[in-house]
Amino acid sequence: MDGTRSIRAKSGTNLGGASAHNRRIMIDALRVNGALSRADLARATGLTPQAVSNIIDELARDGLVRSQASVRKGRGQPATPYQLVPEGAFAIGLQIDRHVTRTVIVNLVGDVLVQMEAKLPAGGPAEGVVVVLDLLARARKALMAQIPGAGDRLVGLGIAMPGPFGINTLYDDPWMMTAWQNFPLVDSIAKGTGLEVALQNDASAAATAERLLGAAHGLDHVICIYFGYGLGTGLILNGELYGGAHSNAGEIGMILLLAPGDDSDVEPLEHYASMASLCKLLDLDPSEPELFAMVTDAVLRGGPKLEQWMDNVAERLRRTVQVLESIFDPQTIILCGGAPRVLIDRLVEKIEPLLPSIAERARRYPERRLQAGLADPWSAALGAAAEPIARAFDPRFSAILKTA
Amino acid sequence: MDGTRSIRAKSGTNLGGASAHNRRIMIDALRVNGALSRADLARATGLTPQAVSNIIDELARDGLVRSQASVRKGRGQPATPYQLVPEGAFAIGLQIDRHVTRTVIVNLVGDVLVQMEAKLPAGGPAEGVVVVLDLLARARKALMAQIPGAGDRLVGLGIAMPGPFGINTLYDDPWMMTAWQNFPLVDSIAKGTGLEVALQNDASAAATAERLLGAAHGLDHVICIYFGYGLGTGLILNGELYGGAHSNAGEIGMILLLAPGDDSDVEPLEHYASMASLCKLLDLDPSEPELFAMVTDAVLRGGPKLEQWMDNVAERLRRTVQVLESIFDPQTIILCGGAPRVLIDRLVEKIEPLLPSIAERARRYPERRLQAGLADPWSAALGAAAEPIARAFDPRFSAILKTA
DNA sequence: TTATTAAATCAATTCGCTTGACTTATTAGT
DNA sequence: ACTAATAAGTCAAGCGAATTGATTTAATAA
Repeated sequence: MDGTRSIRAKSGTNLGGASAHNRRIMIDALRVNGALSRADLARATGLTPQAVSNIIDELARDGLVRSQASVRKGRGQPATPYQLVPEGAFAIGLQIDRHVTRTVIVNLVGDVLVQMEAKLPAGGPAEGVVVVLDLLARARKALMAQIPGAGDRLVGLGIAMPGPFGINTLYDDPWMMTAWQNFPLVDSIAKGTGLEVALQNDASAAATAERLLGAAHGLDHVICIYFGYGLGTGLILNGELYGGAHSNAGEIGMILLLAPGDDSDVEPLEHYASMASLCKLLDLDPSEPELFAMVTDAVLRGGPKLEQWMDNVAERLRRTVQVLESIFDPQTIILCGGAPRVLIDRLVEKIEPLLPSIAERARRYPERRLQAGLADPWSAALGAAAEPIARAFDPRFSAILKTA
Repeated sequence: MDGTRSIRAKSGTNLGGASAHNRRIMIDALRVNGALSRADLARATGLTPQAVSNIIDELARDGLVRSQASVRKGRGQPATPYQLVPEGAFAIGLQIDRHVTRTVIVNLVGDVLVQMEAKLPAGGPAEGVVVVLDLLARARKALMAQIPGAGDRLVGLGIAMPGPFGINTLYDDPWMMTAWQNFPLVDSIAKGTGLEVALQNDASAAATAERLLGAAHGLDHVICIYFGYGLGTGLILNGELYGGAHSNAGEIGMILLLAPGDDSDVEPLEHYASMASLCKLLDLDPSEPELFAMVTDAVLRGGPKLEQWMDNVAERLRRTVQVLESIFDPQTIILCGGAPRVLIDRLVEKIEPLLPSIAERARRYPERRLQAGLADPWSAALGAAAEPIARAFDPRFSAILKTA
């Protein structure tokens, strides 16, 4: 686990680390607050105006920020606000789902520029990776056609895939993508694209998306429950995604959470609360291309069988929310997913009223303890694309430390 | 919540921040690895030997590290290892429990130098704070008598108290210390002692203690379940204590976790799993000074009533452990507490075998998923004392940032 | 005895933030 | 209309902590 002599120590830092951090907090401040003058940034970050001026000059030279028209706001010289340049950076997101792969390309502010999908062959990753690389090549070509210089500003590629990683399958579970999880995907894609590649589970990706441009924007303590084919959570703690000791944090799909009336042979939570479970109930083929439309129809149509399923899921999620609130004391919890909008909204409705917890306080910000987040088949891919942006530009402890 | 114009931004940093961080990682490295030469430190931290040399010189000047006899280990100039100076710093810990207050004074390496307790008057905090200040004064005097210069090296005072803080009582619960929780305790103690004072819940304090000198030493992802009068967890994530958005993270005592056979009117977890529950069962007065001895006796004596209680508690904790593992993916989980050693050990025994979870992996470090930690009435006070040491000397993100 | 290896230091340099004085542009007050 | 006040932003010198590269010291291997 450690180096030659197994001395454990944390990394030191230097001028460069401090500088890198300061660049990141500038970008973060502009992302969260929209547009700010140099003086605003100096006050907000605690740096001197001179330091801010230098950093902003450099960011402007790098094409990451640009000035707006100056605004008079009272006495004194008018301020020149700066904003992020959307075309300052681009990133690719790739989602590997059970039956389909999706890719998305976003810019620095999270606008989606390209969106493409392909069916995954049944032959597993060895065949699948060819399809994936072809899809990625086509997506890049589409980006180039739209924005000629964008190729030089690609900061990385994020992959989202169901977790957990590096673990022997716990339950003999046809829903797990063991073959993909054991395939050297990151290396293959890195070699095939020449980009920096990182892998995370789909729930973490969704949380990254919520933070970049969803309901978690600007919040530092948020739990995102990702209701997709499986069930997981993305943990944003202290403004950073938390992965745990082995990048498997948040796998609540596997918890054995009893509901009233359950016996001890209860199945893991995601066998109840997931799109997989719903597909089983509705006797739908999960690889069906029109799945979302069909599920949406089913939810709108309703019916006792579906209502009962939703009640059961809501009951379990209500308890899950109470557990998560008690454990994390977050600012808010977001229910998002690779699931149709109507389903997520109905579930949020049904989960309320929430159980009492420490999250019940007089003045809350945000006001709601539980809210609906992004809900469409593309949200994990979007989050995957948000990850390289966050890695390159978001303030984080690891970015301050010296690089190897 | 924010400043005048509600611009939200993170703090910047500068040379001073980098330097402060580097000092901290040196101390951390020496704490975790025992004694290291400058060359070792340079390799381990990624800093240049020259930088390490300067920092170590400064730490030595400040009386925080000292050199040992040089050691020959093969070719080349022999290395001079450096170690922490135990008398380099001192900190006071204060625990406010339901019926008693305890104080502990530790040095930089966590040795306990002073240990005193006093009964809390029934009159509540207004009267109690007088008792507390008197206790603290006596403890300080005892420290001075032992180590004359220690007064100048007191880095702070930590208070541990049952949480949660800043919340309207959820359950009408005689075990909650609402009066103390609403009392301006930090200010009173700060004014009364002239020290930097910080407050945390007892579970967090216990986790801090485990990290400084217990089973979590040198680990960065650990969950400590604190089995005391109530039940809580201290979360060590990325090497730092995580407090959540409002310092109430880890309050698992309040979760509504069903066990097989429970109906929906289950009570919060700590109504089953806590010393309070055990006292009720054994019909013991929790303010009894000999409580620990009596409980120890009872556990050793055994009996069907107690066994049944322990089985029930173990069943619930087994599920709790599985939830915590799934959510946090920690390196290990520690069951510690303000409870007798035998009880904690018996519970760990009974909780095993653990439920399947993502923590089940081929090569684990540490090997055990669940282990017993510090277990005695002083562990929260000890943790409270460890907090100022950690705050002053442990590497953490916030220590890098510019100070207001 | 000499070459090699490793620890540790010396002296000069570098780089990004800070300091304090200054310029510019606007509004408030008389 | 003029002046004072206020705020944004820049200039240039200074500073501090890590880096760089050469050097010294002390051990073992050949």
